[in-house]
Amino acid sequence: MPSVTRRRREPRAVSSILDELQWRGLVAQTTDEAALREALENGPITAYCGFDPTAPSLHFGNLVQLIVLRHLQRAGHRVICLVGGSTGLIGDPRPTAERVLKTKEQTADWVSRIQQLVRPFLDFDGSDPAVAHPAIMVNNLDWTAPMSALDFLRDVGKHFRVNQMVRKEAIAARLHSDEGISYTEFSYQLLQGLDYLELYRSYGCTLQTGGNDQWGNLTAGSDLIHRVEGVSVHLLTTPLITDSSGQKFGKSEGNAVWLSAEMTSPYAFYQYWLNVEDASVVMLLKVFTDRSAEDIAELERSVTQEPFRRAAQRALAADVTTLVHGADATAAVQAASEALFGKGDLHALDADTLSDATAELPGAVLEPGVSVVDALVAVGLADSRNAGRRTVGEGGASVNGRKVTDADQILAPEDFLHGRVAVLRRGRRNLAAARRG
RNA sequence: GGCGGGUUGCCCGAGCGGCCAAUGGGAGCGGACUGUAAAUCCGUCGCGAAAGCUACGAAGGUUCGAAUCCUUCACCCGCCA
Repeated sequence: MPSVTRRRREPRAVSSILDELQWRGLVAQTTDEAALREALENGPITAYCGFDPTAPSLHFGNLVQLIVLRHLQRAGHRVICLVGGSTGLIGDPRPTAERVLKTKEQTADWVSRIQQLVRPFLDFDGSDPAVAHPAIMVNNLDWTAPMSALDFLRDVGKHFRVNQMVRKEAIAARLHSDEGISYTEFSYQLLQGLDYLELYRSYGCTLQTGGNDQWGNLTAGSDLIHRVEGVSVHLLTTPLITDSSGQKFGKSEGNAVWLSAEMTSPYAFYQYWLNVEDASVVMLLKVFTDRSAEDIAELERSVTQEPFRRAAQRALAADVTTLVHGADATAAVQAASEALFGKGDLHALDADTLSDATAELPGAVLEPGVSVVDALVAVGLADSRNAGRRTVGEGGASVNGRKVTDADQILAPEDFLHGRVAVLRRGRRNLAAARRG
C-alpha cells in the first residue's frame, strides 16, 4: 500500500501540487488520497479533464477546471484536454430535466470553438519554458465514432451494472422525478467511462479531474479501468464554487459569465469580478489567481480594514481578466471603469477618454430626439418600453450621470457628449452607450 | 396495448365557468443605506401611452362568458400487460 508520509523526491518541480490545490480550495474529493499524493510526487503523471460542447463557449464553471489543469501542467505533469465531440451529442443527464439533442453540425462547430478557447490557458506547443510537457488536445469522437453499437455493448456495456448505474445521484434524481430519463442520457456514463479507459491505454493517463457534480461520471471511468485493466487510477474533483448564501457563482444579470469575448465582453467580465461580495473575495482569489498566500493574506486584511477601497476585488478582477482576455484588454477595461465610475463628471471627460471608455459598453446607434425610454430599450438596458418606463418611474435611470425624472424626456443633442455619445445607466451599475451614427 | 395521474407566467406552485394578467413563495429588477459589496427595509415584476391585446402543453368545440367543461393530438409519470 502507498505510504501516507509525504515523500518529496522532486521538491521543486512536482512535489506539493496536491497541497497547493488543497490550500487553494480546489479539492473536493479524491480517490485514495495517499496514493494520489504519491503518484503526483513520484514524477510526471498524465491527467485529463473533459469539456462537453453544450454551448459555443466555456463558462465560469469550466474555468475552475482549466485552472486545475493549468496548475497540474505547471507542476510538471502532462495534461490532456478532452473536448467531448461524442459525449456532447448524448448529453450528461442533469438532475432536473432531459436535454434537447443538438445537431451534429452544431456540436462539431462548438467543439472547434471550445478547442480554440482553451488554448491560451495551457501550453500546447512547448513554448513556455516553465512547462515540462506540452498539453494534448483530444476529441472523444475520434474513438467513439468508428465503434459499432454492437462492439460498444459487448466491449463497454458488459462491464457496467445497471444496479450500480441507477444509484448514481443524477440518474436516481431523474428516476424519481416526473421527468424520467431517456436511454440515451442513461448511457452517458458509459461513454465517459470509455474515454478514461481510452486515454489510459493511449497515453497512460491515470488522473481525471472535474467538478464535484461529475463524481458519478468520473467513477464510471476509474471503475471500468479497474475491471478491464486491473489498475487503480485516480480522480480529483473541485468543489462547487458558491457565494456566502450557497448560491452558485457565475451568473451576471441572470446570464452565465462566459469566457469568450463575444458572449461576455471583457468589460462585463471585469465588472463581474469587481463586484464580488466581500465574504467571498478571498476564496475566489485562492481559486482563480496565482497569488501567493502572503499576497492574499494582505488583501484579506484590506477587506476588513479598508473595505471601501476594494483592493481584493480589484486584484481579483484584474488577474482573472488578464488570464482570460489578456493584459491589454484588462488595461482597457480598467481605464473604462475608472472613467465611468470614478468621481469625475462625465461631462468633464475629454473626447478621447470618453470614446475609449464607452467603446467597452454595450449600446446602440441613436439620434437626438428619441425618448429616454426608447433609448433604454435600444441599448439593452430595458427589456420593453414598459420596463423602461418603470425604471424611470422608480428613479433608476440616468443620462450622463443625471437622474431622469420624466418618462417622456427626450435625448437632446447636448446629451451626446462631444456630439457623439450619451452614457445611459440603469440602477447603480448597469451602463450602456447611445452613439450617434 | 389497457387503466389512472399530469402539462399554469423565469422557477416552484394555487386556481377548477364570470370578481383571473391569474393567490402565495423564490429568483429578478429599482430605491433607501453603503463601498459599483453583504444584510435589511420599501417598491416593482406579460405587451401597450391608453383603449386594448396576447397568455394557463397544441388544435378545435360548448357557453353571453373558459386557465377552469367537452373532443382530438403531443409530451411526461405511475400501475398492469
